[in-house]
Amino acid sequence: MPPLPRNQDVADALDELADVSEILGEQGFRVLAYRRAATRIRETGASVAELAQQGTAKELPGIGATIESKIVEMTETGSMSALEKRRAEVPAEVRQFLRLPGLGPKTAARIWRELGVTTLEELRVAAEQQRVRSLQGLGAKSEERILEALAKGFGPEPERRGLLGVGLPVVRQVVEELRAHPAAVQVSGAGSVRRGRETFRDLDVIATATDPAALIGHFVTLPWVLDIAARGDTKATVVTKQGLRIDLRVVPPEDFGSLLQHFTGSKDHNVALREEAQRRGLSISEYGVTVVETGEVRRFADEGDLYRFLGYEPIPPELRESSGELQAARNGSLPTLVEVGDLVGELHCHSDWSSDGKASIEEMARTAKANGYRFLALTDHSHYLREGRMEAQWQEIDEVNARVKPFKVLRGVEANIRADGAIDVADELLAELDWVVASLHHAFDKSPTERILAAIDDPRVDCIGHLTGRKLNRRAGADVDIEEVVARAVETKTALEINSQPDRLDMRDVHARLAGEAGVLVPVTTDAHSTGALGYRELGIAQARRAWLTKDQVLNTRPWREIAKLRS
DNA sequence: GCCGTTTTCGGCCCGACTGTTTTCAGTCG
Repeated sequence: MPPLPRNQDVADALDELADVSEILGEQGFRVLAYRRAATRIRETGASVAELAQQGTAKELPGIGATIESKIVEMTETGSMSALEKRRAEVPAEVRQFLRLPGLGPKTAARIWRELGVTTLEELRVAAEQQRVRSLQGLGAKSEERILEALAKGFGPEPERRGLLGVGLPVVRQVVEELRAHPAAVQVSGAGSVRRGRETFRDLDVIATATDPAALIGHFVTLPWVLDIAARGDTKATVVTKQGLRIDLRVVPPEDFGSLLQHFTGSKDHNVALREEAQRRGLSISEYGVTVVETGEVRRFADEGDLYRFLGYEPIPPELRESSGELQAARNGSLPTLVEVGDLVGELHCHSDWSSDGKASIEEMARTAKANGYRFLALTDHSHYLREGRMEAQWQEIDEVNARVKPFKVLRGVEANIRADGAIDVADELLAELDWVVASLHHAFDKSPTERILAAIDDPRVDCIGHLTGRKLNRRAGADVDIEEVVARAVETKTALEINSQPDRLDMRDVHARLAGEAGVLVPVTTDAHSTGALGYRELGIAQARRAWLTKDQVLNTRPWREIAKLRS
């Protein structure tokens, strides 16, 4: 039996099946169903292959008996015959045509079938020889666009997305600048950044104004604007000197709620919302809700009013991913999500005792205290604390504690999980520590699940740090069996953190949700190596909210004496 | 292919933009 396919593998197969089916001109709604199933699978924390084998994958919305059987087939044989069959019909590179901007499945199919073009190189030659324009509906502009895209080259790399930690401050700054303008009435960030998603493609800002043209004029002349990509009466797009795209939409005050809802997304959330409304004879767009029968249009200045009108509790942006939030909002069973202000302590951070640390223990402690925290577990890397240095650090911690009372610095460590699963700190030292984080730092491909389970089983380990070791845009995480790890963590009362580093945010949202539902207490930590990095907690909190976590499910919302009691 | 407080059959979000066209299909978000 082949190894169990990961959710990513299953989703990729379904997406490819959708692509080739579409090029072959199969029924659009079936293609849509494949894509929806792929998205659902990517956003599922549990192993869909396992669910399919148990016959319960079809309980996931968008997955029925047919797709479940395809997943079972892939689990048992390593491939899907429906996909293999179509792969044999569509030349491999024709699928790549879809990645060219403005080129969809219909056009790709015609280029292949009517021109006999089967590779990107042949497509380039055909466009140069002006043969593409011989197709009905395509002209010189189309050829130009194709050549331009091909010349730019698009490698196998998926597009890089910006990090939330980069986008969030930019959106805040833009919103602040626009609010300060006399023409502005209401201004808000929208889009995936408002949903707290870990990465973004572009940044969205919406506004109402007494003089929209004046506000847009101000927007496009902000000092960090490099280029104006589009500029009209109600919207503009600029590119910043950092290379970020920012969209601004300006609407009348009475439509602010509808527009904010529309541009916050997600797309899937909006589609699901509109489908439910449609069944009740309502049509939703960014301009309001139309009662289809009468043609009457309801407009909403307030986003919450829009949700309430449709029969839902207002849904926090972080939950708008079409993963159960509509049903919960209808039943009135939305969770009360954890907030930044609920955090009272730090459980993973570093000082200059680690060579990559920038601040002293006292500086870290004083900054945490100024942020409203009451304790901080100092968890410097174990390999900088060898040969008596750990004992020396404890002495400094004692001295700092005397000066920062009643704030408390705790003796901690971030231990390394060795390739054999052992923790690289001596037993007699571990016994003296208040808080032990264990993390993978190398050999990510060497039995990561087994090593993490070994660390969890070690009674002196309190928390697993950055579970998969992923670095956004740089490396995928280790292939960790999340469900097994979560189950063992529940058994042993071991914590699994959400690491707030902008390029980690590890555990990811759906895994943290799985952990929370299973009963794991999840600390939101910063892994700060400087005083400023303690501010990353807002990123981790966004991730925790996306994982549906409440204050009770986040460990470091509790005072240290309670946490100390829980570790045993 | 999925799904159901109108439906187990007959639907499937909505609007803007683009390039190509004289009314629209395809693509995108």
